[in-house]
Amino acid sequence: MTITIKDVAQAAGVSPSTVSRVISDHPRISEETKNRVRGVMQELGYHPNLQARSLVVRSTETIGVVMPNSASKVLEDPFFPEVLRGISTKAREHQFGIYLSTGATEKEIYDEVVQMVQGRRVDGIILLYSRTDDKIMKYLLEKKFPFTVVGRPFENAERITFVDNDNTSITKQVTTHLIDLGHKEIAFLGANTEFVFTIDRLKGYKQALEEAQIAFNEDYIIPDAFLQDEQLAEEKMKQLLALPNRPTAFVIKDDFLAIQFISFFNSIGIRVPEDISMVGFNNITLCEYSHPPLTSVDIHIFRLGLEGANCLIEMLKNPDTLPKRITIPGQMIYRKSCQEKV
Amino acid sequence: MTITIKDVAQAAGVSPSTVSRVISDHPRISEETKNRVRGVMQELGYHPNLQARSLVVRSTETIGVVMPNSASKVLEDPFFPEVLRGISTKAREHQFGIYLSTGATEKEIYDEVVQMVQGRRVDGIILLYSRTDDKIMKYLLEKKFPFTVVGRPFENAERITFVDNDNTSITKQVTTHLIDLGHKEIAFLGANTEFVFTIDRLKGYKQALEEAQIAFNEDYIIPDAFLQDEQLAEEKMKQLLALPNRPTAFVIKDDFLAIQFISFFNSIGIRVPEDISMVGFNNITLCEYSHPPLTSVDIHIFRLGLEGANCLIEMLKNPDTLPKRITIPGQMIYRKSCQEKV
DNA sequence: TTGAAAGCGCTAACAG
DNA sequence: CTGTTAGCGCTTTCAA
Repeated sequence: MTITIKDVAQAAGVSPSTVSRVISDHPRISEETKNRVRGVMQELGYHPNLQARSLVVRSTETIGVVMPNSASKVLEDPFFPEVLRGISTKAREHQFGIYLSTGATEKEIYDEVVQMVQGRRVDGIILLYSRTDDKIMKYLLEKKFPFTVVGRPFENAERITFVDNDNTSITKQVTTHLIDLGHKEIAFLGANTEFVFTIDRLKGYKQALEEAQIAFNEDYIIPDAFLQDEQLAEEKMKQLLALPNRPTAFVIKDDFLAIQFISFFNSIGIRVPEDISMVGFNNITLCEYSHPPLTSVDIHIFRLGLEGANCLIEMLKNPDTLPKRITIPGQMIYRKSCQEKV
Repeated sequence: MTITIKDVAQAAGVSPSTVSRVISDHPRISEETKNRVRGVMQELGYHPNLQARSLVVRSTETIGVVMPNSASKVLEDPFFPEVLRGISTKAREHQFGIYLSTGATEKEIYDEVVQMVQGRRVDGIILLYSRTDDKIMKYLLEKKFPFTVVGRPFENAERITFVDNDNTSITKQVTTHLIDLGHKEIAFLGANTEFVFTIDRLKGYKQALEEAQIAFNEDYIIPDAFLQDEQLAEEKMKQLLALPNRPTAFVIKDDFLAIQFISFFNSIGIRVPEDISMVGFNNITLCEYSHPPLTSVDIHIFRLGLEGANCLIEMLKNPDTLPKRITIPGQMIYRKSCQEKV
């Protein structure tokens, strides 16, 4: 039925091994045989069975991409497609395929990763997130399976190759910018002790306050959990605004959320930036089109993915590659959502 | 090094085939042996090599997902992550993995699909788009390789299983809504004769005009090509607004674009909906937060993906499944971006 | 420069 | 209920 290397061999009057050598363009096969065999392959419509090949050469030429949670609304944030675009670009360049995790819960994802690894579905893995207590990372480390992470590993960073933004310093910069504009009551929306990037950002936020000798106020820190649901978020926001020293500036986890709040503020008669200054993260296209256009941090998501894939492929091609950290600089993009405190 | 079925067999004092049977929970193996073998597997940390398994059973339990163009900005539109979320959900339910295309050009994608198919990387394919002259679809059809498409195939629809919105009728409804509000000069932004969904929508648009006995005006149809670039888009828009009978209502390819235009209009002093009514497609979360909130069509992207995967898996499990069409109804979500023509 | 043979890790008749 | 045997389609020594 399906045509194999044997059929080609027979039709070309050579042995299967010769055909195999032609496929890999082995130097010690005469041009003549090569041409003949290639002709036959063409004629018969032969295409190698990569499965079988993988089994013997022990490599699949595919990389596994693990998302935090494929089933959640999280994916509405363009972070994911954009980072995937970066990964794709680099993978394609090296003829690697992409195998995607589908798990919804941490347990599911873990099981999937084990399948990818032990089932030899992939040669290496890219983790698209980093949490504080990550079993998957530990498993991969223990198995000595090649992987890179987009984000900063909470533990064992010296043994892991990862690509990350300078989340702490960029958030410090953002916060300082707000402080320089005269703001002292600065809220931080979307704190989450589970994900490392948030921890880093919160640290930068605190550093900026400290340097400016502004007291840290726990009330100004709004956990992510309160912001998932629209109702809850608006409720929480009202509480925040009802505070005696209500914040006049917001540092917000991502642009998506920021844009939602801008709209909410518009609807309840609070003006941005006159009453409240805001800055988001990710610099999505829509920042430019919000009302007012949103000041944001470009974290170069595409490059994050590109470099993540690049490092992994490097490791795959040369197993001796040492762990390293690549830092993609973030960049504030000034638009119209911040102004001096009046 | 890596532990195989043989090692387990030896350690458990049974034959490899018995171990294999235990893995697949074969009914004719005694509970006792099963338990013993399982114990050994646990102990040794055995995990089956799916690669080898695939080779003999001729199935990979993975589905290939083909995107129009992984490298383009297209992906900023949340369509892609959302449809993928639907696919993931169904795939996971049936323990299928996902293999993603990475190609940037049509040729690259074609080659990749051939690799997936002939290289036995996947059991079936989901096409996330449908274009008028699609070589990939033809190839798949010719190879009799299982696939489904999200969208309506331009040709051979009777031989293909696909899941689609009722793009024609929903766009007719949208347009009629605008007509009912008194609009006669209605523009259609984002026409593209390459993609079938746009063709269908344009058809619905025309039907509505015809029924209302409004003459079709070519000037009101703006091809997608003009809208990719921001500069170009705004240029084109100005031309459109400079027309003697300038349009008072817009039907817009997707919400993303619509939100951009709302912002543009705000910036040049055109009011939505007072001066211009707009309706978009996809009903992304941000519709609610645009200014004004955008009337849109919910095309149920998640379900599109879910059903696409469902049909494919069905075909995979039962090869005799006949081709069918599944229609996911679209739904207008009325917000504040349309009003009666004054 | 090429062929023969062994084997990657697993499954599936066919026996027993 | 379980073992033996023969492959799946390919690569890779080892010989020639």
